[in-house]
Amino acid sequence: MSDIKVVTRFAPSPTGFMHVGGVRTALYAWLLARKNQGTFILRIEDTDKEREVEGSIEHIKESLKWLGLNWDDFCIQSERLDIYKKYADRLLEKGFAYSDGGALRFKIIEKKRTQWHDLVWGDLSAGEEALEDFILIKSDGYPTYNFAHIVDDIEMGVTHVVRGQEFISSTPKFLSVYEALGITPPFFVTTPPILGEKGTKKLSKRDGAKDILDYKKEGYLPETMINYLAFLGFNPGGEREVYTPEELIKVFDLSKIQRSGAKWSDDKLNWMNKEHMKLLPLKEIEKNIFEFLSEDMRNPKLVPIIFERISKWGEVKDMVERGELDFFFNLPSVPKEKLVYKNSTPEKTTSNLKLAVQALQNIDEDNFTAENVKSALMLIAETLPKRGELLHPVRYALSGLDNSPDPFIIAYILGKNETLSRLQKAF
RNA sequence: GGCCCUAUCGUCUAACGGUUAGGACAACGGGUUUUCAAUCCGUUAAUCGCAGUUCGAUUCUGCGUAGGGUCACCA
Repeated sequence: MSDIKVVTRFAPSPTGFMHVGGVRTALYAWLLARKNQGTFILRIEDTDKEREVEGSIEHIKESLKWLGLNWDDFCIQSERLDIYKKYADRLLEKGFAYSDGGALRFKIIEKKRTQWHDLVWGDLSAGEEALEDFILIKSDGYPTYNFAHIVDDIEMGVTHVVRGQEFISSTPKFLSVYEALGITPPFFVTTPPILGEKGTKKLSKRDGAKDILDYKKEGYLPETMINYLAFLGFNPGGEREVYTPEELIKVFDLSKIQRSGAKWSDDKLNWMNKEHMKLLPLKEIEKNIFEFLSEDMRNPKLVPIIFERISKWGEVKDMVERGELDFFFNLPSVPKEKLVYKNSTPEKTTSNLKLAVQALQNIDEDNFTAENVKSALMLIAETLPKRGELLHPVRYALSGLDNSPDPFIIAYILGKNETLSRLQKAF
């Protein structure tokens, strides 16, 4: 493998959006090409004009671009009909094809058992019943997949055919075409299926498989999708699981691709996304979070408390919708009884709040950081039977929420004036 | 149904015939804490079944079972 130039391709038909199964096939082909400094081709297989969906090609390109799966060459099968014709004529001349009701059919000369090797599945074989005369060129003039992909792979010098396991059964047919043409077939790299989260069925569009670009909309990182998808059916060994695309290229190894189907797990995907989010520089994190916030909410001070509560950018929107950030922008309503910590009393609560105000007044506006607020408040809190007798009312007075970030960071975000104002309103 | 293929914790997986069968996600419990989040520590949990080969099988073989793929003028 080291002495040949590796050429791989991703060959989708433009029948709609790309889902994760297609993406992973593309990913493995891309990884293989990049690992070997080879070529990765994007080829649109649009020979079924009935099933074609307008806009699919752009959609596929956009998906691959988002994921960073850059291609070196691009072609569309419907623009290459003369080439298929040329190959068809050759088969016709040699007696390997015949006309049949306006179509051109491949003629199986010898029905025999077929054996071949797959780089993932090892040695495979199929009985002679797998071979039957099949259509090369349809009566509408377009070639079938069975024929067109072989011609293209030959013409483009594809060395490794990476595709899903649904093609294993027809491989004997493909091999007989190669044989008729007198051409050595490429290496076959067959990928395992991805199964739906609930059932055991192969993940399909009908089965609820999502458009890969939906994951973009929800705020997943492309490197997460690459990492997760690569590991759904592949594992380089070792215990590490978080890899950047570049690192993945280094450790990718065909022989370590799984053969059995793997179930999709949103839980693991979310965990992995958070891991990749943590790898990002703060600036980048801020930018992504702000995209889901209205302009008036884009306060950099808010970024840390939001970041630790999300596992994908889209959850920023959820936080906003649940009103979890409201108190930073609007005065919360604070029922007096909610201020009281556990077994404490309203009287103690009020006096503690007054102590807090006194302590915070002594901090300069310029030094009103979460750390300074914390040390000032802790000084008082430590003198009480329970720290909560001070910290809870302060937190509640500032947020008006049962669950919120800690009082120190809230005070810092609100600033000295607003903090003091809210505390004073509470007693 | 015929043909082809697959089979390790609930899930993703590791273990060139010899390991207390490892890791991660999830779940559960605990530490830290004023609540949530984050974080740290820990616990449960698997070799589909039956034979065979072998001193020894997760690993090799056969059968069964379960699951997947495919049997188009779709890809």
